This record gives sequence, C-alpha cells and structure tokens, in this order.
Amino acid sequence: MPEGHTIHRAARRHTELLAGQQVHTESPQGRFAEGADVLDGHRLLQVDAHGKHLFYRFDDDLLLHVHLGLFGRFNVYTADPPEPRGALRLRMQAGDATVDLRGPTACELMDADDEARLLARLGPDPLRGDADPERAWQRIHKSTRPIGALLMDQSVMAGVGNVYRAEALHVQRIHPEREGRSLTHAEFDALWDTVTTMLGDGVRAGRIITVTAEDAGKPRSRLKRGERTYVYKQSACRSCGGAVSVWDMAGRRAWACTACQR
DNA sequence: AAGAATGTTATGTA
DNA sequence: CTACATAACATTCT
Repeated sequence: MPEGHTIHRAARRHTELLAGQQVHTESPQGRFAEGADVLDGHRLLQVDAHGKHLFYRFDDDLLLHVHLGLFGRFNVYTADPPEPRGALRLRMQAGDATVDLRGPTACELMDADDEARLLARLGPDPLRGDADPERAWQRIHKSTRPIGALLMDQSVMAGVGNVYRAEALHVQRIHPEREGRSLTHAEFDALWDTVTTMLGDGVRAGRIITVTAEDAGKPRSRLKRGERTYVYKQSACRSCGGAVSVWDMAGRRAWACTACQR
C-alpha cells in the first residue's frame, strides 16, 4: 500500500486527530507491549514524516518510529472503533479518535541517536520543504546503476516506491535501465519535479493517480482501478498505445513503454 | 485459494 | 569496496 504520499498523509491526519492530547496506547497482540506501556498516557506533540518513515514525538522525549513496509496499514476511526481483532499491532486513542496499525515492518521506540542514524541514510524527501534535490543529483549523476534502481533507493531519494518509479520515469520518457550518469541535469530536474508533483497529488487524493484528466478523458476522481496509471500494471502504454514491457529490477517489477521510453 | 503486492534489511556471492 | 541476488518478515486482496 504505502509509498511516501501515504506516510505524509498519515502524518497530517494523525497530527490533526491526536496531537496535543494525552494518547492512550495499547497493543492487543502484545507485540508492542513494552513500548505501549511506556507510551500510554503521554502527550503527543508532533507527527513527522520522512520518506516512508513516521515519527511520533511524545513528551518526555519518547519517540515512536513506524514503518509500514509493504503491507502495513492504518485504520482511522472518529467514533466507536471496532473491538480489536486479529493482528492489530497498535491502537492509539485520544478523544473520539482512534488510529489502528496493522502489519508494519517497524513499530518501535527510538532514542535521538537511533533517529539520527536512520535519517542519515535517507536521501532528500521531495515532500519535505527542507529537501535538497542536489543531494540526489550528486548520487545519480555519478552512478552506473540504472535510474530505476536509484529512484527506489531511499538513500538517494526518500519516498518513491515501485509505482511512482514506473510512472515518473514514463512521464519523463526515461527508460528505467538507463545509467544514472547518463541523465542530464535538466532531465534530473524534470524528474524531480514530476516526482514531487506526483507525490503531492497522492497526498491530496489519498491514492496514486498519475494519469491526467485530459489523457483519461474524464475527471481523475472517477478513474477506476486499472485506469489510474500509464504503464504500471498496464499491458499497453496509456499515452501512446505501445507495448509495455515488464521485467525484474532491484527485486521488484519494473514497467516501461517500449515505444516512448528510451 | 495460491499468489501477488505502493518495502526494507541482512546475508551470501561474484 | 560495489553490485546484485535471495530470503525473511509483515497482511490483504483477488
């Protein structure tokens, strides 16, 4: 489910619902019992997103780190949450609001050093105001690795996953197998802009829609599953009709139009 | 109902 | 040292 847009959206929503309040936490499965005990009743000050990582800052310097991984998911309830069921990893409650967490790769307490170490290995996040795209360019323009692998590398740029990789490269007509060092600075700038716009749209819409209303022939909000991307999970390119090829790259499926990307 | 999926990390191999 | 492959782990949807 989650690329960077999901994480930033969650940070915003959870701040709105829980920040400034005493938060009751529990982990019905006992998977996070230790941390939950420590966190319970603390005031949540702030929720920050960095790439695909979330940081919940509580008073007394308590810091909860969450990473959704491939399957992780939040469920938010603004009234009467359901009884905890199945593998519910963490529940946070304040007032009428409840945030449930399932299936995360990480849900753990951290100290400032852990956090610093983690942030040190993340590249600039296009969704953050403090992002410095030049840091990404420095890595990319020297690398012989394919741009498709570089885009997915969170230490190069933080927040892009498999869908945005396919879609951003497609919009810029760049083939995923091109070496990073073959990109011009102008191409990189355009790619960064595209990624930034796509992620921002994702935060707003709450889902990944990269096809424009013009290309779709109807409002983006009306697009069904399978109509929202140009090449990702498509058999024919939705901008030129050319064949889409699929292959394995950096352990994930890469998608590109054989006609308009090179 | 097996298999795929919007992810990361640790470890092994060349 | 770097690059790449593989396995492991999480859960839901088709």
